[in-house]
Amino acid sequence: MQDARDISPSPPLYAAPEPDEAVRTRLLTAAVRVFDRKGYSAASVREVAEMAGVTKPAVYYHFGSKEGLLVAILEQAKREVDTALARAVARTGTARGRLLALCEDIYGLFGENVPIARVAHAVFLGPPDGAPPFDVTVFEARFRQALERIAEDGVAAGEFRAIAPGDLALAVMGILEGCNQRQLHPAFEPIGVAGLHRLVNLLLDGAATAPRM
Amino acid sequence: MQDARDISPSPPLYAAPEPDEAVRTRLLTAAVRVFDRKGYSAASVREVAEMAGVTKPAVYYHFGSKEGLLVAILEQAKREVDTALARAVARTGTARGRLLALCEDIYGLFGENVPIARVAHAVFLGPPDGAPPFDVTVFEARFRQALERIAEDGVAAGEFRAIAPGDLALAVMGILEGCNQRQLHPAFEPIGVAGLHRLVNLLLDGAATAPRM
DNA sequence: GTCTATACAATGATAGAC
DNA sequence: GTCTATCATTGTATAGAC
Repeated sequence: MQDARDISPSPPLYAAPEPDEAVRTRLLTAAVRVFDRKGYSAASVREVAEMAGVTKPAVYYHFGSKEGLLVAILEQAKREVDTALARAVARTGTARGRLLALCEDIYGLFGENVPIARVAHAVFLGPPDGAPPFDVTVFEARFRQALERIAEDGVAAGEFRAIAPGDLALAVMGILEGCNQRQLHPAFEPIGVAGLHRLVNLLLDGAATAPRM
Repeated sequence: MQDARDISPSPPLYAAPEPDEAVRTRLLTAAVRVFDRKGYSAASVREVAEMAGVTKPAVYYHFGSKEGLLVAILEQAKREVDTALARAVARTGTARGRLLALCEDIYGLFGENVPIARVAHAVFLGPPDGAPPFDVTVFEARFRQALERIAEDGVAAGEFRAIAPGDLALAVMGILEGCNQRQLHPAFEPIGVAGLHRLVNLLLDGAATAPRM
């Protein structure tokens, strides 16, 4: 914060003077709200502009097109997920603890950014034709890698049975995705962090009394 | 088939003469294809009509509106899920076997109706504003009820530990949902029935070597 | 950088002939 | 029941003033 003084002794001449971020930011938050409520293709640029307090041409000046607005939202979401994953992978402790912490991080990230998460979700599961030039599978791939890594560590340490790490990763992802859908969809009541913990622990400890039947 | 002779001695007078189902059916399958590819709101009635080999007014004659087309699709899907669930609940055997069979049924139903499943999915997770007058939560509610029932039976029979049946139901739903998303999304390769079995068994048997740490 | 004004295509839906 | 023709509306995007 106190680092935000206006310095940098020799700013490169080719660097354009900081454009006014106020309008850009207002447009982005407005776009998230409208895309979330109406859906991307049903949303209109006019409504986004009005909610941001500007007019339509401002949108095209800053983002080029309606699609550019969506891509900007997704890139911002990708940055946040990336930092959360990087922090989670570097964690130490038992495999169970790291698994729980990672799930909790992602769950919390979704919970704190419900509208953005819903928009990203809709694009991810949305129709292939209207899909923006943005690889939505990066979220899944990186999250799965992080989980597999932890699962491998757990197996190597003898904390987990000799299971396939990929299977455990998929199962955890399914459980977390279910919890996330329940905090994203207004018709459900959220499971909460405590519930998420119970479900992941259930997966780790098993439900059956005998290993097989 | 051979029962399709034109009889019924005293047809009620108020029953309208069977309308030609051919156009209705063609319109429905065309609508599923277009809604799936473009998304509901981006799809146009004209494209649906052209693909069905009729013109726009035919759509409005048979379904009243674009939304009526979507509702008809969802109602058809609901009927199929209902019959699959009814058949699954009536099954006998071990709780593990019934759980696996139910998951396999739903997974197979999704796999055999990928376009319809994608459309229903998109509506379910879609924007609240454009939502059709159709309660999409019935799918989730009935499926969860069926799972909880089996979980309770398993606990009562001593086959499962004294876990909360609701927790097991949620965990199974998450895992199945993950598998379904992987067979619905074109960017993934399907897990397959064998993979689904592995994941559910992993949940039942647990991943950890020691019950807690 | 942000506005007013507008071009231009496409949409959902309907009227009325047959 | 299905068509042709059409309406009113809304959409994205742009040109040019300031």
